[in-house]
Amino acid sequence: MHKFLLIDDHVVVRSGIKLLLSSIYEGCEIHEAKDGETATAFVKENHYDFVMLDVQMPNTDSFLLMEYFKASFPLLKVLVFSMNSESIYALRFIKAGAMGFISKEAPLDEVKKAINQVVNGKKYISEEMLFVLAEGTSASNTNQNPFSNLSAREFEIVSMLLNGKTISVIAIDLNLGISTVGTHKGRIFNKLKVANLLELKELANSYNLK
Amino acid sequence: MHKFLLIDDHVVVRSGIKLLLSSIYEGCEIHEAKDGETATAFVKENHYDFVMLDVQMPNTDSFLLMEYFKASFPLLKVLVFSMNSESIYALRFIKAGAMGFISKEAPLDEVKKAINQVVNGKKYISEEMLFVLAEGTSASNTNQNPFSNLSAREFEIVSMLLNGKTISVIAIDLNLGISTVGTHKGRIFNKLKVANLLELKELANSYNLK
DNA sequence: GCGTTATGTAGTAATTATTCTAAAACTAAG
DNA sequence: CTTAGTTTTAGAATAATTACTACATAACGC
Repeated sequence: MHKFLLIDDHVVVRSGIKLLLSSIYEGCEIHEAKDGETATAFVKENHYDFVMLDVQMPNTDSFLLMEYFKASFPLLKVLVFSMNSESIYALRFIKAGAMGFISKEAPLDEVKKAINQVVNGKKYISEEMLFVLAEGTSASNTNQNPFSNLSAREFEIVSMLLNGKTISVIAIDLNLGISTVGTHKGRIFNKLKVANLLELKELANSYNLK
Repeated sequence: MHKFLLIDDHVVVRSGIKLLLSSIYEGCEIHEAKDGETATAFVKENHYDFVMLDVQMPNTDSFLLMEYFKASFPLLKVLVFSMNSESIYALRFIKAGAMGFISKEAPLDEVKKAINQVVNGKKYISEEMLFVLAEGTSASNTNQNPFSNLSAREFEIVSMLLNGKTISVIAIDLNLGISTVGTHKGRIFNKLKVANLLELKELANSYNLK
């Protein structure tokens, strides 16, 4: 009989997944954890077919939890479940050893597919995800951290942008023309595939960049 | 027989609530809408015991939807459902005519209680909510949260800014002049004493605001 | 080495954002 | 019902940013 663990702080989300799992695996046993602490306690005491892990939980660093799972229970299969389809996170989790990454916005079929794959020991990566991965790993660029593809100047400017400086201020600070800084900024946004400052900030945060 | 409408973009959340509703009201009819457009179409064609509305949805301004409901279907009962327990939203939705406001983090009992109340035509407001309300109306504004000093419009615009929308996009979305939105933005920054978007985002994060 | 691609630099034009001012519209108090 | 304050709305002027182009170097692959 199958045995699963759901880690999510929202009751309704857990109920929803529970319903879904029950419909696929009749009579399966499902445990629920509302935070990392509860989750680790469960994992120590049980053997699960797989664990479904929500990215965003208060009082819990889900990435740390992921790393802990991999370190302590290398065979444990983890399917990561995210509120925001943001693929920024996905890459990190996959690299940290997750078996799959799926967005809560994904259609039901896709969620089912992901669950099936993971239960059968296969990795699951969505179409979009594959696309992003392909772009990221293509050619010489095997770089984990997108920020390391930036040139020195670009990196310098990124830090200043993250500190809230505007391009005109940066231009003065660095003794450059405004349009020069603008060009750099544009190229940075292209390289990092972000559309605005907030996305840049988020990306930076997810890589622990100040 | 009872008839409900769920408005939420996440399949699993809808499934969860559906499960919950079915368990309370056996044989009830439940419709699902993944965005505001679908929702309005449903509401025009059906009479619901109540509508469950998620606060955060892409491509949908749930507050606007709430106001539309109140304007076009004043008798429609709406229970607002939020990912973040932040009560800032709650107040606004209640004022806009929602029958209740509940967090997705709330224990199952509470969710059930809220649903029951609303189905029976009573308002539902949680304990914490009451507390906040009391503070908000008491004497001189002893308000803890700087965001609650914002006007309705300002708040609306803050949310959009936090979602990475630019002034001109917001202007189009809300059918306003660019300078109007600019004025609002300036006043928001003044009220919240922030100098740029990143600071705004940080402040918002520190108050657990989306 | 030689072609190709990445980097650092800007000018100019077009687009966007901000500020200042101020008029309606609305709200609450008296 | 009037008045004072607040909120919502923009026009016009100004300022800042972005997009496009361009060119000189530097680095890289073969």
